[in-house]
This record gives sequence, C-alpha cells and structure tokens, in this order.
Amino acid sequence: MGITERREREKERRKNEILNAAEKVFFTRGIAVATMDEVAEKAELSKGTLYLYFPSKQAVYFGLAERALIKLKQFFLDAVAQKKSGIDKIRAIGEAYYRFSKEHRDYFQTIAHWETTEMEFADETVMMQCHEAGRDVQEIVVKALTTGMQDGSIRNDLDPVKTAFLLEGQMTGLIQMISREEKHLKMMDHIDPQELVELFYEMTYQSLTVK
Amino acid sequence: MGITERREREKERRKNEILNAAEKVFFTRGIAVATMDEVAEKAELSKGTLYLYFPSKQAVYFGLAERALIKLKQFFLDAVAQKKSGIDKIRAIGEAYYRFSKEHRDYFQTIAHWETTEMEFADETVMMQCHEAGRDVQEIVVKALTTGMQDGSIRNDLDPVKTAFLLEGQMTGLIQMISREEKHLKMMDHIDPQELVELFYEMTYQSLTVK
DNA sequence: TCAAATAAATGACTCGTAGTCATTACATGA
DNA sequence: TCATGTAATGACTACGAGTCATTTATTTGA
Repeated sequence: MGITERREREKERRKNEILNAAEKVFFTRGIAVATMDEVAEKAELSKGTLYLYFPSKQAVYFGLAERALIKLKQFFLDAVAQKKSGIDKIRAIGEAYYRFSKEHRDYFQTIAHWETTEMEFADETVMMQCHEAGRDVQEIVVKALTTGMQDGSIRNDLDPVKTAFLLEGQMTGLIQMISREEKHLKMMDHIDPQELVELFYEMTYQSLTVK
Repeated sequence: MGITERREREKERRKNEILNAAEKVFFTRGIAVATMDEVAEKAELSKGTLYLYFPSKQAVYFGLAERALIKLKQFFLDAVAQKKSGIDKIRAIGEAYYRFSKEHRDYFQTIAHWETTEMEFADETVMMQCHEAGRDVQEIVVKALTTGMQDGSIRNDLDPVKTAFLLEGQMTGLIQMISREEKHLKMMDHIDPQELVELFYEMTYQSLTVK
C-alpha cells in the first residue's frame, strides 16, 4: 500500500513548506513580532492548518533551529574534509563556524537564541530533535580532536569530549559576542572582528599543541 | 525645595520595589509565562501603576538585566581585589564568573538571554544603561590584563581590550553551555562541569603566558 | 482651614494574537 | 454513486500587554 507512504511524504513536504514560510516571516519581521497568521498567509494555508503540523509557535521555531544545526553540520563536514591533520581540521572548523555566522546570520542567531531560551513549555519531541542535531555537530569536533591526538598534531593528554565541549562553548560565545557587538567593536574600539577570531585561533592553537 | 528631591527618591524606591516583585515573579514562573498582572499583584500595585514606572514589560526585564550586571561587576571587583599579579586576577575573575553563574543562576540566565535577544523593539534608554553596565564589567578585565602585562605575568604582545573581549566571549559561552547542558554532561558524558572550567583555566593560562 | 491645583494610583477597557474546534471540502475504496 | 476517513478552514475563545478616563492623595497659597 503506497498511499500511506505518499501521505507521509506529503506531510513532510507540507511541514517543510511551512518552515520555508516561517523562515521568511520570522527572519524579516523578527521572531517576537512575527505572527502565526503571517506565516499562514505566506504559506498560503489557514492558521488552523499550521497547527495540524506544529503544536505551537515555539515548535515551528525549534524546527528552524534544527534546520540551522543541520546546515552548520554541513559546514563542519565540508571543513574537516578539506584538511588532513587534526589540528588543521580544528582550525578549519573554527573558520567554518565563523563563516557560517556571517553567511547565515539568522540561522546563527536562531541557534544562539534557542540555547539561551528557558525551555519552560517546550515541546519535548521537537526539543530532542534539536538536541540530537547539536550532538551530531559536536561529534565532528570530537573526531577531529581524536584524529589530531593520533597523528601527533594535538597534545594527547586531553579528553576529546571534554575539549570539544570547551571549544564549542568558547567559540559560540565569542561569535555570539562579535555578532552582537560588531558595530561597537568597529566604531568605538576600532577592532575588526576578524582580528578577534584570529586571536582565538592563535591562542587555541597554543593550548592544543603545547603541553 | 526638598520636596522634588524627596519625590525623586520615592520614585526610585518604587521602581526598585517593582523590580523586586518582578524578580520574584519572573524567576519563579519564567519570563515568557509571567504576566504583568502577576508582577502588579506581587508589588501590591495596580497594573496601570507599573506602566507609570516602566514603559513596557521588556523594560522591566532590562531593569533586571542591569541589576544582574551590577552584581556581576561586584563579583569581579571582589575577585581582582584579592590578587596581586595580573594573571592571578584574571584567573580569579574567571572563578568569580563561574561562581556567579552558580550562585545567581537566574541573574546569569537573564544576562545570557538579554545578550541573544533581538532588540527589535527595545527601549533605547534602558538598553543603553544595560550596555554601559556591560562596559563597566569589561573594564575590570582590561585593567587586570594591563596589570599583568606590566608585572610580567602575562605576555605583553597582546592588545588588552581585544583580549578582554575574547576572554569574556569565551567564558560566557562556556558557562552558558555548562548551565544549559549540566544534566547531560553529568548523566550522559560523565563530565563534572568543574573539570571543564579547570580545563579552560589551564588552556587560557597557557596562551596568556607562553608566547 | 479649606479650595484649587497638581501628582499618583486605579482598574475597566481595547486590541491583538496564540491556539481551538465545529464545519466544510476532498480523497479513497467499495 | 455513496460511505468513510482525512485534510483544511476560519470564525471563535482566552488571555495578556498596554491605555486612559476617573478617583484618590498630596501640596500650595489665600
């Protein structure tokens, strides 16, 4: 019976169409201000229909966060694929992360915002999906670290998982700050964001190689 | 004419009372779920009165963020006062930041959330006050770095302001991640948050001292 | 001391939006 | 062609942010 399968596919497609509409509306108007009616109109559906596919506005938002994480994962995968040594992979990941934050500002903001929002009444299922996507991303970093510790480009007294958590937290925080303070950095402190990122690389390189 | 002054003081006091009430309500119920009616009730005032003192719910929220930053500043000041060398001051600041995030979880969340919220429709005045409070905090870090570069405990080829931005971004990101993932870290990865913070210290020490 | 003037506080009200649900339109299979 | 299940609709409800005409309290000065 291929009908149920087709139904399934169509349901998935619809979900995606709604997310496409939500993306446009949320990113142009701002998440807080955007309304579900607007999303519905953009998707050429009635509001009621949205709620057949997503249990709440927040769930739609989580859907976007998941998309963002999947895209980030792709950036990371592309980055590690181009380098051989572990330390080079790590650096490439860092660069990819920063590039991601510039090229997909909205996605990055979505991730950052998701990470700091109290999950007071969040939908469990959607939240778990997001969390899993986050794990996927982290796994890439862990692998790169392990590679580096094996090929000798990274000191081998580190715990790769711990270090991956550390690096990710640090990097996310740094980029978040840059993305928030960009104007101030340039205007008031005459600092080019790129310099900060490079300082980060330099210092991280230092502490990953020298024991 | 002391009356206008007394009026001014009373206005300030009222504002504080409202913030006290808001703190309780927002922190126990969650910012998104808490209502202005609840705040009003806790403050034993009518809702209309709240709006004589704060132009919006978000403005109340910013008031709390400012409070949080002022408290953080105090933590930092206490930290640097206890140490002599620059590098020790930096480490003490890091420790203070982490302690702050544990002892004042709600305040920390408020800061983190403020930092990642789109300021789509924020009140200019209140926002500026927050930003200024943030600068105050950063200044302490810059001074500690400068001290360290002068007393020889920190390599002196760094730009203190740039480095302060970097450290703050990194540390905030790390603590944010810890505070978000604490349970998962312990349960699934068997990592004690404290270890992550120590790894951070170690690696930061490495890169601040060794050229 | 009191009346007018000014300031502070109130809460019923409006307005907008998230989420619901009875109803309608459509697809499928007999 | 009809019966049954599934998808879609949009008018409706519930609720909360923010307003404002009215009331209450305080100050002034005659």
